[in-house]
Amino acid sequence: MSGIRVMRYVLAVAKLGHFGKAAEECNAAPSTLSGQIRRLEGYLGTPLFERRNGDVKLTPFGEQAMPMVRSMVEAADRLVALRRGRRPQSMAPGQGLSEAF
Amino acid sequence: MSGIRVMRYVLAVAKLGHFGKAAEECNAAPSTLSGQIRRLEGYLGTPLFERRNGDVKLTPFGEQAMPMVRSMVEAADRLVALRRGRRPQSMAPGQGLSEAF
DNA sequence: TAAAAATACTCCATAGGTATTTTAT
DNA sequence: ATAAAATACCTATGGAGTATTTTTA
Repeated sequence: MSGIRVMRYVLAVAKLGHFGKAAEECNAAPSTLSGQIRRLEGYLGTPLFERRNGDVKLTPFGEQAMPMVRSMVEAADRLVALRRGRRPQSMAPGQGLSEAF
Repeated sequence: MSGIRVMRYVLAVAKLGHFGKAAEECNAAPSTLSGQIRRLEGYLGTPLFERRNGDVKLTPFGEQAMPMVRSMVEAADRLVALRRGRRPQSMAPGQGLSEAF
């Protein structure tokens, strides 16, 4: 169900405290982050963020979850770093090496 | 794009050396594992497994990838372990706690 | 030839986008 | 009133299944 990409969204929102700015950093629409993170929160049964219109911060539960979120993203990045046979110039701008995740 | 579930498929195939048995352990069809793992190998640009009809084993590249695959699955499991407000009896049999991943 | 994996085809769920509404400052 | 997030709605892609074909021991 849940992919790695939503974990990147969570990291970005936690870092920037703002869905719009996080969406920009992730090259996605704010509604995408909103929807995906809400879905994840649904799976987890508890919100990761407190939303106070322009002041978004992690809940205590969100703080608890962050180490795992980071681990997943870091492991995915390390896996992507192993890739072969991909020419960098064939990638879409801003996509880096992570289109698979 | 790529979810965590395919990482579980990779672990199962690596452990059991057999797509059919791995599929059984994952409660999925062999064709699902075959398709998903092939897609992942496509992303990575290199095969993870040598298929020799009933003797499936990791390639050297697959061996390299395994630590990351394990990290992702373990981190996902730790995240799932934080979940609240889910009644165990509402889960499908054999699904454990991981229907989100 | 027989077991196993790959492929073809299909269906449905989910990721993602645009436009709109709601909320809180 | 305004900026931000949530929601509604739609489309496209990917995950998963059944049935079939290919492969190889």
